[in-house]
Amino acid sequence: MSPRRRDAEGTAAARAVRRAELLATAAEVFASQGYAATTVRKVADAAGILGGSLYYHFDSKESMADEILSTFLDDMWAGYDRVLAAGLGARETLEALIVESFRSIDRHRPAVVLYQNESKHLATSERFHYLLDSQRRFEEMWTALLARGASEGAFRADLDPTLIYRFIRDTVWVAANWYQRGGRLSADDIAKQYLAMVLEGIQAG
Amino acid sequence: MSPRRRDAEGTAAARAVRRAELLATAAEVFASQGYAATTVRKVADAAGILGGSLYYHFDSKESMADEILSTFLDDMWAGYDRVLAAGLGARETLEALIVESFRSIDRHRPAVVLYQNESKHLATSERFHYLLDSQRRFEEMWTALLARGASEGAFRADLDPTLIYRFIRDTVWVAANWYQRGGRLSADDIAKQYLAMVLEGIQAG
Amino acid sequence: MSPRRRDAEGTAAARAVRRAELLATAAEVFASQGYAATTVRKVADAAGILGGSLYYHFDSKESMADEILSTFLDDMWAGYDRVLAAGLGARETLEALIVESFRSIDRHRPAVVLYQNESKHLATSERFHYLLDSQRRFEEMWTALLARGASEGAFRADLDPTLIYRFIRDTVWVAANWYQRGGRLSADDIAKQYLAMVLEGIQAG
Amino acid sequence: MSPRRRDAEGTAAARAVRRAELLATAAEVFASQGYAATTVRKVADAAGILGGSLYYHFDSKESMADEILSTFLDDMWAGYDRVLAAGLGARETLEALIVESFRSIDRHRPAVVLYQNESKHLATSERFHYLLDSQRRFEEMWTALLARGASEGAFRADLDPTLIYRFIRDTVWVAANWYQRGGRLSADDIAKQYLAMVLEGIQAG
DNA sequence: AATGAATGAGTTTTCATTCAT
DNA sequence: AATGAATGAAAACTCATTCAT
Repeated sequence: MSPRRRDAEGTAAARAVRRAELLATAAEVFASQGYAATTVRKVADAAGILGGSLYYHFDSKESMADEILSTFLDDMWAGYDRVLAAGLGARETLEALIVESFRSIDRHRPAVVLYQNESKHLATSERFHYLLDSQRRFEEMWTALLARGASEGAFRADLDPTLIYRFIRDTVWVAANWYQRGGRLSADDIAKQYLAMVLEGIQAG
Repeated sequence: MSPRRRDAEGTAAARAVRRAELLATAAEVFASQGYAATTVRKVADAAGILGGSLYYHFDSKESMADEILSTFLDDMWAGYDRVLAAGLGARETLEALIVESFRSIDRHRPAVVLYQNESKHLATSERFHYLLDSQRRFEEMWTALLARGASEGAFRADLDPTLIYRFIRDTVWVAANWYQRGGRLSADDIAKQYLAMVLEGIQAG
Repeated sequence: MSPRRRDAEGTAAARAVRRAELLATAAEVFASQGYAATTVRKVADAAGILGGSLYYHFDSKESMADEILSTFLDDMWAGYDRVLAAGLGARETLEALIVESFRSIDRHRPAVVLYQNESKHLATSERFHYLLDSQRRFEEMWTALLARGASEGAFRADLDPTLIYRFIRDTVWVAANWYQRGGRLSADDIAKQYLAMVLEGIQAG
Repeated sequence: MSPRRRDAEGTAAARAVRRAELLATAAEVFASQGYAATTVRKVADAAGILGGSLYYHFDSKESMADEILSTFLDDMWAGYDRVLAAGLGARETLEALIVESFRSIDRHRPAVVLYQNESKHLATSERFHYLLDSQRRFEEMWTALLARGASEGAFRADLDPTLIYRFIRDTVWVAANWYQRGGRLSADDIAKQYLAMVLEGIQAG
């Protein structure tokens, strides 16, 4: 590797690192205060720079949200796709998807909160249409899985499938609002208990 | 009753009716767009009047949110209090509370959404401290009930109680985001199915 | 006419009057300082209101320029079209067009200056494409007229037609930079002298 | 000459060359987009460097405009002064000045455009007062010449002298907006035709 | 009850300029 | 000579709120 090559990579990498830092800060602030209620100045304050300086790195407040959300979704779907490609049974797939979801929350907590709270609102703009696409694909994935599980006899067939879908979806993702990395329970611990509740219920056996 | 008296009551009543209408509109808009992202003008547009005209009825945007939320919470707690006063067993109480919750969603859907999405943010202001009080009381009510149910042998004891609490809380209230009055399933239908999932799980027996 | 009808017309008219006032002020400031160098605040100051208040009447600084320019162009073309419809000879048409042009300058001086100085720049945006259309039509009108005049023997044929076109065009419109309504010479006086220069030259006979 | 000396001269010369290159680029961009609407970044982009890098060569955006304009004016006046020193008759002087003007446009097209469009605005700052001085001297030169020509019987006496002055001034300089070096007509060709129009008019003899 | 014009504080964004490297 | 990250002041624009009518 020539020194010139190394330099170029060095600065490109440094820039990417800085962007990632700033996005992490922005995501944190967006998640805790709400996207609309967060001023660019608050993000900058949290990053220790001035408001205008953010515009050296990003085009707009919106483009920060965009990058935060698309990065999260790409990573989430990569995880889901690995699970789906494994060719497991319905119940094992469900378990793996839920574990994967909690791991996504672990890695992208503020982005998940942002997604939960703002995607309906953001998706009205053309730029964020991929949020709707993701939602649609998500619903298809789950309804197909639940239908397969019901027909295979893995899941109860006496419940409304749409209701089950929403139940699982909400249950999992809302957890991003209170999950804390490094807390008492790890993401995998929580996944395990959620699975127990969802599969077996809370009623004493 | 003198005509003068009747008139006064008539206008006072008419005023109250108009306020309620406007609050219902405002709640709808706040719920669908988010409180911070909703301008007073959007609310007024939805009500068919001009922005400034809302100030004849309300002091401020905040006071609209205040009235929407406190009305909802008062009504919700009235329902809960009736249940708690009935002296039922743990499991029956849980069932009644969940039914009651879905009925609250049925009556106050936009207010519930507003509460879900904005209470953390709003509660930073003195005026909305009652939101925190309500939350605290809510958590106490549920943890007490779950503890009682576990000790009575009604609920499983192998799960983390905090987790169960959050699971139920989130599961129920997030439904306000998709619930539609007059839809395929009534609030009581949904409550019944949610109870089945929460108590028995989705796994085939 | 019902009172209701009169009211509605009254307020709509009042609004139109106010808009026109503000646009006249804005045009004056844009013309004297340049569009890009003019801040919205300067326009507002000149109108005796605050910066933000302009946004009650107009969407943006750009939309003010838009309305100023399109109003001017519509009026200018109405005048030209009347001339063209009269079916005069080439020389009489030229005279009438030049008189009409100076009258346009008289009625819309700041708009003409704005057009002269900023249209090249503004026309890069989709919204101002009509400026290019107008320019194109203007050029076609003049080159057709000059060609007709040359073939009819009214105008010299030994000069480059494009050059003559530009000569006349620039000569006329640049006058907006120094013309003053109510000054020593009226618009028609200036037109007469310009015509003398353009047609006969400044050389002593 | 010592090598050290040669180096110093070499770098000084190289620096001057680079400055000239950058000024030419800046003038081009200022002319095409307008001074106020041109960001330093756009100039830098056009030069293939970053915005901040321009400040190694120039103090400020203003000082670029300053250098562009004063270089042009110095050169223009050197040409005019040569003509005036030649002691020609009024008509020959007019011809020579117009030829000289088109040669100035040929050599400094973007600077001329900048001068035309921005000098009124720039001249409000102390630093650019020389623009006003130049204008004043320009007007004096021309009005004196036109008066001399009228009294000598070279130019018509029935036209308003101020009007003639403005007519010639505008006519010539506005051509910088469309003139292209290396186009169909050379600067001298254009000068010749302009002279024909100005002196003899466009009317068929 | 509601209008319509305005206020004024605050928000997002822009941009000339600086400076350590 | 130039880069790249920042500054800081000012710009365009937004919006809750006021108030005379």
